Amino acid sequence: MNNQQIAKIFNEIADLLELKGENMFRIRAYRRAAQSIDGMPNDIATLTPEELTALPGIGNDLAGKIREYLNTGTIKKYLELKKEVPGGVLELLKVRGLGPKKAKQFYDTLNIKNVDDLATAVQSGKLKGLPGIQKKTEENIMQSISWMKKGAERRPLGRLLPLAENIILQIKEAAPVGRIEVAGSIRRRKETVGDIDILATSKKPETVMNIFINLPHVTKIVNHGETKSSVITDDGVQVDLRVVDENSFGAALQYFTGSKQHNIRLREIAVHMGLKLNEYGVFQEPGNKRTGGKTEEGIYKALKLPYIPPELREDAGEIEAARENKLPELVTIEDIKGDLHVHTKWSDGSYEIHEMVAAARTRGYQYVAITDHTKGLGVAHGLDESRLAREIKLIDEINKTLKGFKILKGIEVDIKSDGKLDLPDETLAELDIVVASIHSGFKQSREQLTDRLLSAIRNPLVNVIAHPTGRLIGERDAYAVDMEAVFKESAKYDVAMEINAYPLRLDLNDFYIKMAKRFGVSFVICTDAHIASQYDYMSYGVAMARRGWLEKKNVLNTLPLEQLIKKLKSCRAGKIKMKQQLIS
DNA sequence: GCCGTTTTCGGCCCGACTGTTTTCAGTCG
Repeated sequence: MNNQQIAKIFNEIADLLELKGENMFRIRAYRRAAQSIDGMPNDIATLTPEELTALPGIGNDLAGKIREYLNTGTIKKYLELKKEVPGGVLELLKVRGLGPKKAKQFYDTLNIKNVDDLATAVQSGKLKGLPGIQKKTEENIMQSISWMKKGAERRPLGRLLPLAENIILQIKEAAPVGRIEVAGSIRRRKETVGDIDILATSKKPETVMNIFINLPHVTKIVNHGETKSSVITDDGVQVDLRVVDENSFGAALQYFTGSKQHNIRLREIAVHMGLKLNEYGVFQEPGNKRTGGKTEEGIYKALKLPYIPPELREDAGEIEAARENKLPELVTIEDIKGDLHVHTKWSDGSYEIHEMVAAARTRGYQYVAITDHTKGLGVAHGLDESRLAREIKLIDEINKTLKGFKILKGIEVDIKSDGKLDLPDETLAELDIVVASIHSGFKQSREQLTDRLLSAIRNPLVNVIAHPTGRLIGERDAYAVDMEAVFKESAKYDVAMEINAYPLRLDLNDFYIKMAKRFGVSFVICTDAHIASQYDYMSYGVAMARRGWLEKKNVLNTLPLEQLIKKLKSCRAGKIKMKQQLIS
């Protein structure tokens, strides 16, 4: 898709313009356009010229540059800028504490072209004597370079959310705080997180700050002010704590949750209404009379907007939707009636069926689908026809003993490298639900991988495609697949796409969820649990669904048992009918 | 470079903290 490439170029143009010291509003225009394009669920190449300039932040000039890219594969202005500034200089902007002004200064006066040059320059004392540079700045630069080399990359939400909750607990126990909550991208439930933002109320902010910077596991204090401090933990995660007055908590939570772009839009709206919005509240100009700030809802109300849930706050159309009262009613964890992708000891899970069932019942579920692997996955001790028959028999027996709960007989059938399924249709027909997925041949061509998924989707017995893109956050990229083709076919054949809630997968992610939703695809949210406690990953899957603007009606496992079974059956019947029509 | 229920020109979000400065620029979120 072209969107990401164009967004990347626009962001780089913005960086280059910053280094040149150009007008900051022009720079912001490029960044805003980049974000607008990056968040779009459909290919920008499909838009008409009118639709293009209707996008927020895209005017005639940038629309022209987009068309130029689509026609020629590049943008002349971008190439010219790149000629003026060596590539490594952009890298300097990634050093924390180093912005465009200093980077430009170093390049202009010392010909520093990359991070290695910079380190050498500091070590050989070349920075001394430059205006505004003293010992402390040199130390900070060296420190930042070493953090950078260690790789302070974004980490999975599933790692940092528990860490954030733990830190909050520690602060609560030791410091005089009232309310305390996680904010930032964790509260927006982004799939990866850069740092941890925490907001608290207190009458003694200095005391709270002192306790915070002295918590165990703090290895470096980045900032230490009266109401705001930042530290780095021993595993390299930055944690920011901000303390505000009780009356400003809502405004501060809104501000601190972001996204930055969402907040900028809100402040623009405020300005147009003759108001001022900051982290302390909404103020009426002139006179600076406070008209809100205690609650987040109050902030949005003051701007004449309905409350916008944190997961939507990306300036990706939510503000426009809010103004037209068209915000989706997002699916919640309480809507989930069961898990449809669960493993047991019969393949690579660690628990017996009855144990997984008991754990599902404590979560208030009405059903769970046992979906062990098939024989193709030798490492997972996958099931062949005879072992599957025995598992089915056992499930039937257990089901007879259950009241108000049902185990669905399922399978996670392997889509083999030639696109065939790992078990014959007559075996799959014995099951209530068939989940199909790819576990091998990731390096095949885009055409081959796409064809494999398409042929699985067309199989009359397949209900769900699990972890459709195969990505593992920080470990493995999504495999090369034409996802548009996959979604179109899924919508046509009524096959659900899984939102796999396993923290390293979160696959589909929010971007693909929005795209699939546009094609009319239905979804299931499943944990892929291999042990009972992993049922709790469901909240991450629901978070992705919410970020993808999904409502209850888009998600099949929000249906009560009877309706779900009916739906699974009608999906198969529909496909069989389609196949017969094709033959005749 | 974008944009308009004040505007087709003249605006464009707001504040904390740091390091260098005697009052502020740079950076960050």
